[in-house]
Amino acid sequence: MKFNLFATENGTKARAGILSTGHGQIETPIFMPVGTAGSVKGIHARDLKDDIQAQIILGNTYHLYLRPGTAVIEAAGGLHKFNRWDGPILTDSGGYQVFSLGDIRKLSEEGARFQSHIDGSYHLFTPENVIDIQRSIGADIVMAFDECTPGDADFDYAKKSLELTQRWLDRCFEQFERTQPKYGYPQSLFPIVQGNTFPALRKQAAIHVKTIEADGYAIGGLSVGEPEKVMYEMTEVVNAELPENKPRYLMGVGTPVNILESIDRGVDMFDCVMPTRNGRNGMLFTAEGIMNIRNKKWENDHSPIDENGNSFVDFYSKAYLRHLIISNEMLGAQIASQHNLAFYLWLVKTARQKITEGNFKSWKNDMVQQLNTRL
RNA sequence: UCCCUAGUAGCUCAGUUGGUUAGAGCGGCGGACUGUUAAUCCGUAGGUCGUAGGUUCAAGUCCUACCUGGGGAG
Repeated sequence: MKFNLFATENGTKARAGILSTGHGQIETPIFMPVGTAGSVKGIHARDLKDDIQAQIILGNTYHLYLRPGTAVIEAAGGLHKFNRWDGPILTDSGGYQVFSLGDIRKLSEEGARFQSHIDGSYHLFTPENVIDIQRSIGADIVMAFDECTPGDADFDYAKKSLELTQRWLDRCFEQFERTQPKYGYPQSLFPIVQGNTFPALRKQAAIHVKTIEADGYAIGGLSVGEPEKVMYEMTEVVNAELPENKPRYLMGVGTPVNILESIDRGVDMFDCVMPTRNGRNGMLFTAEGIMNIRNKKWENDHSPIDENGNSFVDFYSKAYLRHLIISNEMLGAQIASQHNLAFYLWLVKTARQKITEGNFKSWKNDMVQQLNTRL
């Protein structure tokens, strides 16, 4: 996997580049729509590509392993064949699920024992079998198995957890080296930097992941309850250590403002459920600000959802979308998700342009003001 | 005309042998959501308990009359 940086800008760490995968190129900075169970909820692959202009989407090891299971995905010929998305795919390892499953999992040196949220059955994830599962799913980028600690963890816990994540990373990489891709195109393994909210741990973690020659590096364990300011600080600490010539992926982030601020700090890749989940729940992101389409003020507003939007769904009216969302019509969730994703992709596309032109910083400062507006 | 039955929040209904400031679901209004256990979750505003009397320390609850809906008899 090749990563070519072609633009940086003075006064900011923002950079623009191109990442090449077995399923095509990805322009960075990029936002990656989340498709947990193999689908970006409510969105056709065709619309992802042609309308939203997504360049890479996510899948999830935990969810796909539980259902439909690796046997089905292998029989399909991998996830790309299964869900008919022929662009790049990244799979998360399930570390975050083990974290969010809370009381139905138990960690040990070996791995994470957990109960399925679907049927309560018991399973064990180890660094080794998580790599194996991701070989079967066939994502272009696969993630290391880590422990994601809560935002309020204390130093001792964060340190012990980080050390476990580091040992797991080494095991992931060994397993990755021992095995081969199954579908004729290469896969890349991204390590994940943990260390919670402690700069010393973050720095040490970043130095540790560099011992592994990877095609990209991820920052995990952020946007899990800590203040945004802390998230930015941790990003700065980690990016100061990570190699310049490899893509950096800030996992799970975030709001449009979070993304711009993190691009400013040298992050290249993002993913977040926010555009889809919040969209289903009636929140729309636009360049003019945030809108809760359920609010009564939109009841009789028959103007387009977003005058400047670039998805075909933006021609539907606010009043109609409000009606659909309030009526729990599935089309409402689809329109809101599609609008939000198109907006997120527009946002990072414009960021790339601005970086290339050398005026990202001033554009970002203006945008951040606008994006925080409640419409 | 008589008998039975029901009337409690915008809607559909709970409400114990009478016992604190009458509740729920849905709907309304508002909020949350960050590597998806989420078409989810949280908050909030709405009621002279059909009307008028009576019994009682105390009535949505018991008694009487009337009003309205439903059913039955003639």
